Amino acid sequence: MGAWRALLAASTRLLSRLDEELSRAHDLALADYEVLAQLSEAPGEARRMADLAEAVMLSRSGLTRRIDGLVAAGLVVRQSCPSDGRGTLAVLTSAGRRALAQAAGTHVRGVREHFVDCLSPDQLASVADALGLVAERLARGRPTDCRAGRAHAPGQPAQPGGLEVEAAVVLER
Amino acid sequence: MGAWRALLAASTRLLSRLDEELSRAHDLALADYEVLAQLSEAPGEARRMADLAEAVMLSRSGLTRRIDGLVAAGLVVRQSCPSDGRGTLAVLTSAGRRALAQAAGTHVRGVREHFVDCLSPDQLASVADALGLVAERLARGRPTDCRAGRAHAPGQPAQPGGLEVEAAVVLER
DNA sequence: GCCAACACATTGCGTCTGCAACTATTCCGA
DNA sequence: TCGGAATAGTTGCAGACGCAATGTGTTGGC
Repeated sequence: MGAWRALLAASTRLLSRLDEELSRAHDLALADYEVLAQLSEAPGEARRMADLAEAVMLSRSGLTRRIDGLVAAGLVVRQSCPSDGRGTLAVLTSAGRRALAQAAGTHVRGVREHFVDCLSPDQLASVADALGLVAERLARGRPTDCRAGRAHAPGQPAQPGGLEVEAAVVLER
Repeated sequence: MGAWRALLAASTRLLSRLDEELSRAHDLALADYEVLAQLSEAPGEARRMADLAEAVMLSRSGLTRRIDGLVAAGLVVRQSCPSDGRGTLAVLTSAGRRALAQAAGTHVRGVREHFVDCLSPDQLASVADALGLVAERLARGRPTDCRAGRAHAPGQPAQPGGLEVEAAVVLER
């Protein structure tokens, strides 16, 4: 349970810090950066909207609006998909490539400073392995309708540690 | 850099999954749960707004509105702070305690299922250590005005791996 | 070939969040 | 003791996001 709290705290704070640094230095949101980075790694620097949404972990509507912004900024263009008339491709422009190249320095430096440099190489590898596993399992596991929610016996009135840790103890095998 | 992506993916997916399960089973947002859990662990089941905001990683205005919701739901009451007329205490009600007790089962089970059970005890401990360190460093490090952003030399036109990884290589010592 | 089921992307709407501005209260130096 | 600076919490406003509904295009059974 402590590990979960550490994960929550580290990711939340890291996210807001990196976003702040990137926004301040290059007027580019971290989410925009992620989109540009995904495009730059794709063959032809182009990806289908749905693929891209999955890759950057946004809903389709969320990606639509984010691409709107990048198109307005001239960093991306939309292009209808040749092989499927329903599809739309998001394609990196040369301005987008330049913007990413500039921002990448700040971003990579931030990740190194606030994350990588705090850890030993062993720790880093272990974290990458472990969280990669967790992420993959969650990506596969489809939204089960999992509507559980059994209540548990009353227990002590309150106070001795908080109800969450109490519940954790109860569930402890 | 892979570790950072794994962290991002794992935290994002874990967050949305746990929130969905909790909302579905108990009609309670994960953020609300975090607030209730913090209160239940506090002496007197009460905390100052600013403290609580820091603990649950929300802005003060964000917490104000979230407490508004919890007060409307009868799970929390506001109480003016006896020792400081400016302050406000958020205090758990008995209904809040009950709601937390019910939700805790679902939440703890979800954390175990989607996170803890994917990992060996060693991995879990290592992740907790490492991310605890990262989170603590970020919590201390005040918002440095860190307005860096040096551009780097052009390099190859594009394509060979994406611009982000290219930048990572450039910064590699 | 044709129509129904399906898939892709977008838009309307509601919710959540943070920043900046504001009010109320406390603290501290003259 | 008094007045300005700092702090606590709330509110106006704008931006980001997801869900559900919509329009458009595709595919498979007949």
